[in-house]
Amino acid sequence: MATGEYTVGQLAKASQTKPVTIRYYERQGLLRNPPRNNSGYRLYNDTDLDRLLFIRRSRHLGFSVDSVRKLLDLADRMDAPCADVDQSVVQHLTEVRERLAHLRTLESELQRLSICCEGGGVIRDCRIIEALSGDREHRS
Amino acid sequence: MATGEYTVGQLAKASQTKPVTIRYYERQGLLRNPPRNNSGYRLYNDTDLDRLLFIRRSRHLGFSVDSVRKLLDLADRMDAPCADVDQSVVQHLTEVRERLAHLRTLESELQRLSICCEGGGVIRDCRIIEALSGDREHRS
DNA sequence: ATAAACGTTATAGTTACTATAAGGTCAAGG
DNA sequence: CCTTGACCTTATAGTAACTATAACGTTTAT
Repeated sequence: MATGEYTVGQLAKASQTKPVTIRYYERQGLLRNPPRNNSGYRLYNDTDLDRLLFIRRSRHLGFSVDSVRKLLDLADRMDAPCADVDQSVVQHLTEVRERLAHLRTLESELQRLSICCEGGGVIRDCRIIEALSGDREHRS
Repeated sequence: MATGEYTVGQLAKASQTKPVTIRYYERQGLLRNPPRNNSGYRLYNDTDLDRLLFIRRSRHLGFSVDSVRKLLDLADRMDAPCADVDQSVVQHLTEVRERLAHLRTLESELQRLSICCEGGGVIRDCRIIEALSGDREHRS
């Protein structure tokens, strides 16, 4: 597997990222300052790629860069208890579920609205406003 | 229900927002420039509150401020025939469904992560970290 | 009357990038 | 050999959607 070294562009390609983003992660302390060749080009290895893939996966799962930093710190300390990792995931899962619940409500309301529209009606007859405004005391 | 008028702070309280955010929405054109009392204080009414609740709910559901602006335009034209706005409804519905699909994937992945670690062990044995690290090692 | 708790504006900071400028390096082709 | 183009470098600015801060005026309560 290990082919050895990558320039920033090659690492970007291997990780579905962009060079700018990689340099950004470096500035943010998620990736190390890599060694340079004699032209000043960054040189990465497979360990860097692994770390970057970890970052991308975590980000894709919706963890903030700050959360990712914490996850990485934890991952780097093999003897640390993993309760913190678990807690971070559970908390994030809770947030995702809350958002899902809201979105499901909105979906059904929007669907109702679009069905209503097919009937050639008028927007007023649909309840999108109430749906989006919340259940503030069913208006008279 | 209508108690009449609100200062920016009262409107903020009633909408779980902050005064700064309300003024921000005003600058962004989501809320009107409200009338002022003789000290220059903004004065809002229930219509403003409804509109703000609509904005907050939409934002909470993940719509961009720009999308919210379009939803508001829609809501402002309640008398318009549905045909006029059908397209934007369908577009938002599509957007919501994409978001839903994405969140459902996230949910199942996070759930899978959370059940593979009960938080009692150490990082070395943490399946979450392992999962986030990917399966590259299983390749020979 | 004075302090707190509001209100006002303008400006800068945040997050997680993305875009741009202005340049240096390197392999390939004419 | 030289130029073209695709890379690389840095620094700075822009983006979304706020949030924080400063520096000030007003209103309310003690």
